[in-house]
Amino acid sequence: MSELRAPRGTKDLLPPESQIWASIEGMLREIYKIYNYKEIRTPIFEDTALFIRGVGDTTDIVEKEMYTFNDKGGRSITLRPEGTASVVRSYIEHKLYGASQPLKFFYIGPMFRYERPQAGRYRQHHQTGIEVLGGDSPLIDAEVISLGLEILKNFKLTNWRLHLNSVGFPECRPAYTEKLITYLSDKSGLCEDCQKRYRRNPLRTLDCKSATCKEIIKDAPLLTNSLCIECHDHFQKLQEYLKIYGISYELDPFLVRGLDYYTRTAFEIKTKSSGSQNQIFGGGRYNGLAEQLGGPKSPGIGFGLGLERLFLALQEENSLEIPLAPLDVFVVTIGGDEVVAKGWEILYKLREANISADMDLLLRAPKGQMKAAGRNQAKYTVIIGEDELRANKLLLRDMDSGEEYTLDNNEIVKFVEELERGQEQ
RNA sequence: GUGAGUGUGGCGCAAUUGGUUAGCGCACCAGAUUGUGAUUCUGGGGGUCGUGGGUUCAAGUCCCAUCACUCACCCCA
Repeated sequence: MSELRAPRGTKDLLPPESQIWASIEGMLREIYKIYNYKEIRTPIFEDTALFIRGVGDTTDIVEKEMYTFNDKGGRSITLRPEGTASVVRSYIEHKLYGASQPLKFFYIGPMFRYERPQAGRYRQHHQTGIEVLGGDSPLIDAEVISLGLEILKNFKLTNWRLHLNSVGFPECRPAYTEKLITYLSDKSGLCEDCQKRYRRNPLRTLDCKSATCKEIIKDAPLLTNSLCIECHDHFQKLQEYLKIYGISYELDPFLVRGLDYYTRTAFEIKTKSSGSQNQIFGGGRYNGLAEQLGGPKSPGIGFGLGLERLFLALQEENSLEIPLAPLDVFVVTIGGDEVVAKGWEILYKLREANISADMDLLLRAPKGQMKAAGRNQAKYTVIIGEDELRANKLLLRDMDSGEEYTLDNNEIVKFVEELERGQEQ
């Protein structure tokens, strides 16, 4: 084995798997079109400062998971660990807040995090996501969530749960944080991590997985009870809108997301699949982010959906349809240079007529060419030998039935087209 | 960053308590079928057993290190 391999935590995408990915992306684009979301493509790397300021410097992503390096100009560059910060940066940079609001974007692309790989977790993974900027209406929150669920529905994924919470605003959250700190201050037995969180980012103690912390947190005051009237109202309306779409959800007062920019709505979708990385997508509202990045105050909300995890969940539910990529025609030549040249010419004509076609480029013996036709799942082979060449004829073989037809040279394109049409009906 | 497991031809596996030319299936190539595939039969190519060191008369098999993969913790998509 060569010592040169794909870097740890990355993966080559080979056929036929790559075809499945292409079809997944195609389906996503269709859904986005129906919901009137437009694609945004931002750079895969950004100034490191963007993520430190955007994602938050006490988050795990920034503290230990970023791919950061200096470029030759001495700039600190980071491969994007998530999608939102870049989109908001772009929104500010191009002064899109001046356009008709809200703006509805989607993206599909790779993200990078330096972590130990495991099932459903890679150093380069792929996300699709949406961001809606320039609006604070709970109707937007409802659309974002319903669009996410629409994706799962389209892929016929059924085994999941929506967790929903509101984490309030920088205006009403401090009051709650106070209460939480007071509550926790006389509790002992918090895990090591939570001791730190307690000081730096108390909310994060809420979703700690350690059993003892869970036990302590269970009776903690609830954030949802401390929301200001506006946040409370926003949260209620969102739930009403979700109900109209028949979306069922689970209120999860301990759901706080690991990124600092969230305000009000926060949500996660967890699949019930076996692996431990079962959070397939998550997101929330980030009304303070644009301002934090130096732009005007502009509300926004979005989600990120992990494509590798979607893929895993689909595999577990067995609802992955492998798109067949059969070839219409494979050209087989039996003879010398002249026959090969003729086959080469026929191949061109077929392709010009948008018929998918190939031939054996290794100039193998006829038997080898037929084998190659079989491997390529060719529906038909066009066989040309010395006899056909002399008579200006071709032999068309149906690879399923074994039937063969003798055709005039110039009949072939029309004949294949008719056969194709016949099959579709 | 922490812990556990695994590492043999392209893929999936095997090799008795360390014992002599490391096997099998699939795949690949060729022939049977000198103008034709997916079946069948026959034959063939391909492995310094992840890498480096050590123990031993002898190591795929034991020990150490290292790398990679897998799974889990942490966290996230």
